[in-house]
Amino acid sequence: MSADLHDALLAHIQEKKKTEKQQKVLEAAIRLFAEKGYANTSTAEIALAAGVSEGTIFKHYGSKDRLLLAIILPFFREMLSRMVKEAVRETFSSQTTLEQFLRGFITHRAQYLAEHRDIFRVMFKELVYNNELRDELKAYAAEQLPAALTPMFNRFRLSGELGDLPADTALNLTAAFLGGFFVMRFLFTDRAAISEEEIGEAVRFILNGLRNRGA
Amino acid sequence: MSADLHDALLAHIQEKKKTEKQQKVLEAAIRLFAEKGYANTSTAEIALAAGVSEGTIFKHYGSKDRLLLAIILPFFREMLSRMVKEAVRETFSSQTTLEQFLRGFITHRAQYLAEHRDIFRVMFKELVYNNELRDELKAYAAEQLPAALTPMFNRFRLSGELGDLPADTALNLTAAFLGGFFVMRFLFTDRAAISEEEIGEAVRFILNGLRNRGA
Amino acid sequence: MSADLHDALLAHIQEKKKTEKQQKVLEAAIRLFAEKGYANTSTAEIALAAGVSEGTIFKHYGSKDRLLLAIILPFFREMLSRMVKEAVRETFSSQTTLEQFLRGFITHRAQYLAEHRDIFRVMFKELVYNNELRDELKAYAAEQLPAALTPMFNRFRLSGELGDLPADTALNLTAAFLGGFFVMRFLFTDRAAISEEEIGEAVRFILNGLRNRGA
Amino acid sequence: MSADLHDALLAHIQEKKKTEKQQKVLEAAIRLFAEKGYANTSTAEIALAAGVSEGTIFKHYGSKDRLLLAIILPFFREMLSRMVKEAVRETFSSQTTLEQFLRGFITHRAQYLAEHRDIFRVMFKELVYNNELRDELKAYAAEQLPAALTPMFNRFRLSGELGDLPADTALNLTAAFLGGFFVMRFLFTDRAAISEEEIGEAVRFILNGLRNRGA
DNA sequence: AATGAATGAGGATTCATTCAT
DNA sequence: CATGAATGAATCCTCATTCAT
Repeated sequence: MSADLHDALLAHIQEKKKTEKQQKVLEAAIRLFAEKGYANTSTAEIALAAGVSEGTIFKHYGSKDRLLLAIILPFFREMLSRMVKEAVRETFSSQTTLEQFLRGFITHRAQYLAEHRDIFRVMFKELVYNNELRDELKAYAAEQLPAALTPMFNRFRLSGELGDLPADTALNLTAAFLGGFFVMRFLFTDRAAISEEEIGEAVRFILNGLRNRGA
Repeated sequence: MSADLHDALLAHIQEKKKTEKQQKVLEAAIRLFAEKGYANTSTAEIALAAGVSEGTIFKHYGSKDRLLLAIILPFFREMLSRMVKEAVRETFSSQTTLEQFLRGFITHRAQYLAEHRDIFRVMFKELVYNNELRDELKAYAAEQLPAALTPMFNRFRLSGELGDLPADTALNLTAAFLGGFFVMRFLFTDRAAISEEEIGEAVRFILNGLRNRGA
Repeated sequence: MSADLHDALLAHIQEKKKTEKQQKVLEAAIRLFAEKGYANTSTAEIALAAGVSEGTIFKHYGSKDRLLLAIILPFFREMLSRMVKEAVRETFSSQTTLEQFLRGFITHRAQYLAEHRDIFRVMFKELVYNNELRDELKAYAAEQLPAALTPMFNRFRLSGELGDLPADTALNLTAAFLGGFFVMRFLFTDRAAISEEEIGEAVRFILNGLRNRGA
Repeated sequence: MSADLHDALLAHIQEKKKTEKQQKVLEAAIRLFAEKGYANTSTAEIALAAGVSEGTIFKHYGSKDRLLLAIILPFFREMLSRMVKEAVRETFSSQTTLEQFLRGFITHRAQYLAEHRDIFRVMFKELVYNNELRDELKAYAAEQLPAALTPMFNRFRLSGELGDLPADTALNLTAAFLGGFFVMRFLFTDRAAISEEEIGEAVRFILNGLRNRGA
């Protein structure tokens, strides 16, 4: 899983049109990996579930490993890309409050994860299981996010909405909470969606948590 | 993994004195499972790392499965048991504030997890990967915790420290945060311990998050 | 060996065209099982003798168990089917005497068993060793045979050739003798065929044994 | 199983007083071997069933193989020895008819086998499964029996009770029938005993079968 | 592009046997 | 005598991968 991974991550690539069979393979793999995990799913099972011969899988994806990456990477890149775009937009639109931003941010994440619940499961399971994948994705995120998040945080700091917390402490606390929040809902339980009310609770929890320091 | 698991959970057992080799097996398995995950660790590797023949593993633990349970279950039971005891003590000691309780609670968890970081990793990885184990442990927790937590929450509600949040909403928010907090530190990064300062931040984040509703 | 077995017996099946390698596997397994018994033959040995990888065996037969059944069941079904056909034909062809029938019956069995001596050995060895297989095959035989044998016996009874013995006593005595006769020749010794003279002796032994009761 | 066997057979031996534990081992092994066969029974199972440690089995019997022989050989020798004695007695007591001898012979065999049904099963199963054991026991029998049987058969030939059959043909036919008869009853079905009536049927079947040749 | 037969390395597990206590 | 922990070779089986068709 190693040389591949780094190259594949950087190759903001191809998306060459998939044949119908390739698509079936992808869907079957996502479903099975989500349910039982990568290590407990055999390529034979995937082929069967996809209605395809085992050879076909390897013809298109080369190895089981690269099939996993073909599932996770586009999803991960897309997710990060959207977050970056939102942060950048936020940085330059001075009308919105932190609360509005947070509500939008969580709502969009919730929608995206709800739509791709199985891929999220696959990704998280492997993030937990596979150190190499984790490090690689962490590095990729560390490369993409700060440039977008720092200016945004600065804006909120200046507007006084962040209290006196250092930006990375605030980020860590928020990330810890949101990570737990989404994993609890989409992985440990089987939620189809997250209600506005729940999102409201989460937003208030974070806002209050970050504010009023020392009080 | 199924019939075993339920029985094993309920059998608050034996801890029959282990031989030295058994102990070595356990240690090696914990280390390897923590690093590479249960599914990616072969019994041959464990035997090699433990300086033991493969047969010895099966002589004592019967199967790879039961070896995993022998690692996870005592840890999980002990963790829950300590939490229950703390909650019960808290319920009846009316001097402590919610803040004091939280600080104590997080500190103790942090210590316990730091001491058993590898077992925690093994457990969390398998909790994420193995649906059956997850359901079984969830059920066990659902059976042990509420009786201890509800009275404690009621006390804090009465003392006004909880704000107007329903108890289970408060619990969910706190659990989501603390889950993310500990996983981030002990699984996704390799922290030896958590500083008092960090704990202070976490406590304030939770307290403020739960309080000041609607404000 | 259990759920399989029942289903497999009833499935008067497929005989999907075997590849050459599958056929080799079957032949090697028959030879080795016949010689050393199922339990004393490893799949590695079979693979070696068949000039095939071990994986191939499992690809096609799923388990060592099912390989055994793939050998025994078609043979057993065919044997029974032929016996039933002979008995039915006999019932409606009123020209033949019991002696003629017996001579034909024994001759045909002898030919069939001589042609498939090794499979017969495999089957008998496992019939003796494996209680479950024995019971299943006994039940299958008990289901197939009586409908064909009873009318035939009635015809011989009416023609006075059976003496005054109850049909099932006659059947048991004959079966005990023929069982011993064939096992002695094809299993305990290594006969290539049974001569007409021997068959003549056997026929006379049975006929006289059944007749002249009380005399 | 090879060098052992021949020596052990000839060593009409020891019968050194068994300790209680040895006896337990023997009983457990007989029961388990009879039920599941030698190859499918582990020494661990035997030890468990006998309430003995695995080491004890090997202390006394040296190997699993020799434990099997310790079960089969005394039984086989005793069985043969009794048959020889009966034949010798018969040869010199001129009052008895062939019918009386046969009835006595079958009755005594039936009693002995009924008393030691499990050992008979063990022996027959292994006789069928294990070529080496079979050959060795066949050779032993071929060495013991003829000297006793031939004179007896001569007596019956002279008294005209055997018809005109050659002695070994008569012996083969009788042996085939009796083998089938006992195996059917004590191995393929689970008879506790054989009734006098059944024995009567068998005796008549054999007598008539052997007599009236050419009729 | 697709198939599926074939592979062989590796995996969990079993088991007869040994030996220190 | 008896124990039972320990062994390691052997066993059945799985699986990602290859390749001829």
